[in-house]
Amino acid sequence: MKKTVRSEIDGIPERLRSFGVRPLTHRVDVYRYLIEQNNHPTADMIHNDLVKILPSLSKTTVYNVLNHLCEKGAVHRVNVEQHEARYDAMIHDHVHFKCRLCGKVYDLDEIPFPTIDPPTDYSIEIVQVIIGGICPDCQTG
Amino acid sequence: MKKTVRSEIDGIPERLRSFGVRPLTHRVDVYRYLIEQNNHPTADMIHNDLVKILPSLSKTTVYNVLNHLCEKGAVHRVNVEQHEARYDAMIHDHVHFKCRLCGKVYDLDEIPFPTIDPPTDYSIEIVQVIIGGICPDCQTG
DNA sequence: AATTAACTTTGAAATCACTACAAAAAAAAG
DNA sequence: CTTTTTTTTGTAGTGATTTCAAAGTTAATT
Repeated sequence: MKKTVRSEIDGIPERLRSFGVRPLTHRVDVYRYLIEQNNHPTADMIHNDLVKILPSLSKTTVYNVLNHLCEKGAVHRVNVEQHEARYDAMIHDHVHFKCRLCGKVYDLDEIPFPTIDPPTDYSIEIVQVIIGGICPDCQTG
Repeated sequence: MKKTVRSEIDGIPERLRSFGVRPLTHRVDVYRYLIEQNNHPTADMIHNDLVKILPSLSKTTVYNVLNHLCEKGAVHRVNVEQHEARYDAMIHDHVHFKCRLCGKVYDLDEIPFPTIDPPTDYSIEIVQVIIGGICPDCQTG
């Protein structure tokens, strides 16, 4: 009986290949983590969690993989704050909400993404919409 | 004849007071710089320019002043990139455009700011809209 | 004006995210 | 299976921002 590893059944390698990314093990691990957690983690959070399962994983590799995934367009970097980059595997246009109290970043998939029409002599590549405020969990009263 | 200093005629101290900011000299200097340049500078750019006129100005003071102005709402921090914070004294809602080639940040005052309606259990404090792309000056052809 | 209290400024040192680099390891090509 | 290319790793470096404590200013009170 043939041994089946997880990456063969969850389709992650194929998704990476569709972005022109060779599905090496650490790339698959980081990408799967981003998709499953859907948490907009920092590079540090990713490393902290994955190193428990992959003790040899270095932080440099996490940065390398994230930079590669961003270059290939498989992952987006979200600039919700000035010090730390956060990463998002949901690459369709959607509004981000950052809670000032708990710090969590939400995908607001349920509301429409605004249409922005800059003057024609500007050419758009990406549009980021980030709301800052208080999330439902942190409301008082 | 009474000596008149610049800050008495340009109304900067009053504008600062209206935000609950005591108009100390360095605060006035940094705030006036932001308003006059309207350039979305980094803390480093501000210090570099102002230290020519105010040789004793330390970089720490620039950071202190910027943090204070942001806390009081007189100035907004714009997160156009993950490494450096940029500062903007134009605090009305407007779209920002960051050119990938020359790095300049433009205020797109001429286009409408989108209306974003998050689910009612989220409370909005600020909305940032940042477009990435190529500016008119950097277009080829 | 003199005294005291509160706030600011300063510069050096520390912090923290991220990058550069070069050697070791792994994967792909021949 | 050998060679070439690509990845991984750890260490050391970089650069923006913060911390800290001493010195300097400003404001509040006699």
